[in-house]
Amino acid sequence: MAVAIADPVRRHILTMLRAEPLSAGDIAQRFTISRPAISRHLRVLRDSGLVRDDLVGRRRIYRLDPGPLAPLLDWLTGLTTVDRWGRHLDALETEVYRTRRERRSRGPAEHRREHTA
Amino acid sequence: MAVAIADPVRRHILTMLRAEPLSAGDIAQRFTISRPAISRHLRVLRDSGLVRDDLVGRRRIYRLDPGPLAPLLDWLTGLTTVDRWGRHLDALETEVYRTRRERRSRGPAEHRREHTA
DNA sequence: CGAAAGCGTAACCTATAGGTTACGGGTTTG
DNA sequence: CAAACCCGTAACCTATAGGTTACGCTTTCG
Repeated sequence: MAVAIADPVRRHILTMLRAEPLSAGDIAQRFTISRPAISRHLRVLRDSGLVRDDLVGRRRIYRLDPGPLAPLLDWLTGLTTVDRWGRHLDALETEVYRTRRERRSRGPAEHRREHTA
Repeated sequence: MAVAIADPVRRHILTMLRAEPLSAGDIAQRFTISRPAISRHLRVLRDSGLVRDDLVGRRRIYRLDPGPLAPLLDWLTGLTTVDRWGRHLDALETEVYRTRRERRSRGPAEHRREHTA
């Protein structure tokens, strides 16, 4: 998912589709890169579910589907949300002044959460 | 910016740093890939401004800085926001039934390259 | 019905992202 | 003060992302 957004061309396509549905050709016309390149960008967007397509005659109309963005958006807001209980500062001190031996004694771990005091 | 989030390892690092600041070594310990690999991921995060570092003795403590995420978050919410004026459906019809000649008469656009973020 | 439009796919090329090992420079420790 | 730590960087290798041209299929038009 996130990789689909990583490319500037794809981000631009999504922005365009937010305003109105567009055919593959219409989209390609607005870029300088070749049409097959756009076609493959559209495929990435299709595979990631960010875009749906309807075949109308010999044209293929693309429209935006922002649904799959929800998890990413949640994660981002989670990151942006400030931690109000001051765990950050406490953790900073413990982290800074902890010695190597102390750290080693706990061994490598998955997501350990013990600094929540 | 968006490219910094595209990698799962970096996303995981950011998630870890949301809970508490961590030294480079601590971070590396939680992954199976080599420490230099983590070091370069941290560099990408540093260069994108998502992470700040304080040198404490021979250790380098990393902490999260979600500030640079704001533009991306805005863009994403913009995409997710529903267009209430029904422009979508109207646009769909015009798009579907418009002929090639009509489209051509508008000429190619110079939209390109605004999302270089 | 043959020609042209619209669009996806295949084959190919190049840049780069991400991994590894080897190394060096500042800092702490015994 | 020498040895061990912590951590970044350099050099190198490989997979893949993203671009191009060539091609084929389906649909429309004269």
